[in-house]
Amino acid sequence: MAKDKKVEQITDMEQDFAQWFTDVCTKAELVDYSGIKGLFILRPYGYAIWENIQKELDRMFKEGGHENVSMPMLIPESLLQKEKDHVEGFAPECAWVTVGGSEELPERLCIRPTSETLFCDHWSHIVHSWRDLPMKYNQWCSVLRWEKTTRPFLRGREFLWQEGHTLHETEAEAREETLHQLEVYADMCENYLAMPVIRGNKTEKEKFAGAVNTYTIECMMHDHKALQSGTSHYFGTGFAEQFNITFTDRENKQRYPHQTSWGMSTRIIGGIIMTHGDNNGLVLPPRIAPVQVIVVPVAQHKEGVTEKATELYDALKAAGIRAKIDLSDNSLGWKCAQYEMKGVPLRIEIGPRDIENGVCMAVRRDNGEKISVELSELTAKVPELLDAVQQGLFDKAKKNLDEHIFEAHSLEEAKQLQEENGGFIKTMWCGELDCELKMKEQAGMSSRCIPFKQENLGDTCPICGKKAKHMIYWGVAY
RNA sequence: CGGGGUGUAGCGCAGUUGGUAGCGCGCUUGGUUCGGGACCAAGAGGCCGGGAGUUCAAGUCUCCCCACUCCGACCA
Repeated sequence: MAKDKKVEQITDMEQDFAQWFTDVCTKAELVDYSGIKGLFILRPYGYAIWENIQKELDRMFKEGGHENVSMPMLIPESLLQKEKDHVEGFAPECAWVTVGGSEELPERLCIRPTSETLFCDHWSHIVHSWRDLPMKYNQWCSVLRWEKTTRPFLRGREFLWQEGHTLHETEAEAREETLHQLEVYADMCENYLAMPVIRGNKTEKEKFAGAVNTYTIECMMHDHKALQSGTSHYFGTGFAEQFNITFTDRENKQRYPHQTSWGMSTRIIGGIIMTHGDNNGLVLPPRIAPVQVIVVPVAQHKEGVTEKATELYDALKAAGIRAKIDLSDNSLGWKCAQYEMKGVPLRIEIGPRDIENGVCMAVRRDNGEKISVELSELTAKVPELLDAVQQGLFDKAKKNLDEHIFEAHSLEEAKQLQEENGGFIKTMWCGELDCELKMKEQAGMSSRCIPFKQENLGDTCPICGKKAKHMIYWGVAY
């Protein structure tokens, strides 16, 4: 067995990235397959990651004045069809309920792929005055989309997410909300998940069905493919008009409110895996790790070791750290490998020699560094080390992102850069669909976003030669 | 949805010209170990993915489903 390869069950990512990903998902006990294609079981350890993300996001939403609600899971077909673009976008992947008990239903019911139509229908009942606005709702739920190819976290037919839906008096306020929520997602990714993002606008082709604008944060995975990690949409008054949501404004005029929606899903866990994971398994950012510190006694059969280890564990817990102790009779090697595979950010080892010297060993998951820590300083030192791991992960991911953004001035060059390096290729763009399709067809890349941070790389679109409107990022996406 | 691969114990796999199933790891119990995946012994565990056929007899042959997986297409 190679020195740096301690977990033999996991396929090396260099050998087969897709298999490596699946191995991590199952071996780290995040998911199991159910009997139905594309429906995955989130096991306790995987669900705990989601709960931690959920806890932070929920706090951020509430700080922004949003309230949680619960909408029905079924949408009557007639309701779904009210907004033309929306139904065209989602119809191909809807699953339908046609029978209730033993009775054929008079109208088939769609299992929600997203809940815009339900929120709109509800709001059409309760919104009357400008005093009722804004409506700032959020829902934690699962949705169903009949995808053809499925993978754990990255593309499931059912997945957990949150969907925020808001109504506003003015366009300016709705647009501000849209961008604010994008910023919430960016905050989550960068400061909690240690995943640097690129913020931008989706093209007409890539935007949400029924939206005026779709904003996105794009992350780069270890294999240099892109992952859309959160989206926020401005709808204008399109849905409101179709669903007849009106309010009386301050001048006593009937008006349509401006609407937004935004979502982040368990797909982000796939992003965490593919951003930070290595050949020993999962690596979790400390801020969302279900277990931040694992205490491992060394030679625990020896007098006093178990007691001392338990003492450390209790102290860490009392200090508010998510700690766990492993007193099982598995060997030290087994335990080390096990918690590395599960991505626990920090391991504390304590054995007879350590006790004698009044120290313990702290081992960082991100870089393997071993640090001797005075027992008296443990509860002060551990939070510092966790912060260091968090920062270390972000820096590494940022480096990967920065080093895989390339500039191209022709389609051929863009294609070549993608084939050789992967990553994001930035070019100028005329804004036409034809050029976007051509890039997809000839270079295999879709547009990722028109970044907020624009640069001038030239005056013409390298695909058609016409006048350029924006700088755009291209990439291969999950 | 098209093309390829795979489905036999929890996991990884054998299973010959068709004759009612085996190995390794893991699991259980007991003992010896213990500073990076320990060892010995005794056990438990199977509708061979599902269904239909051919046959005296099917894990093995034929057909149809289903699932997983890879490559495309599709995917707010």
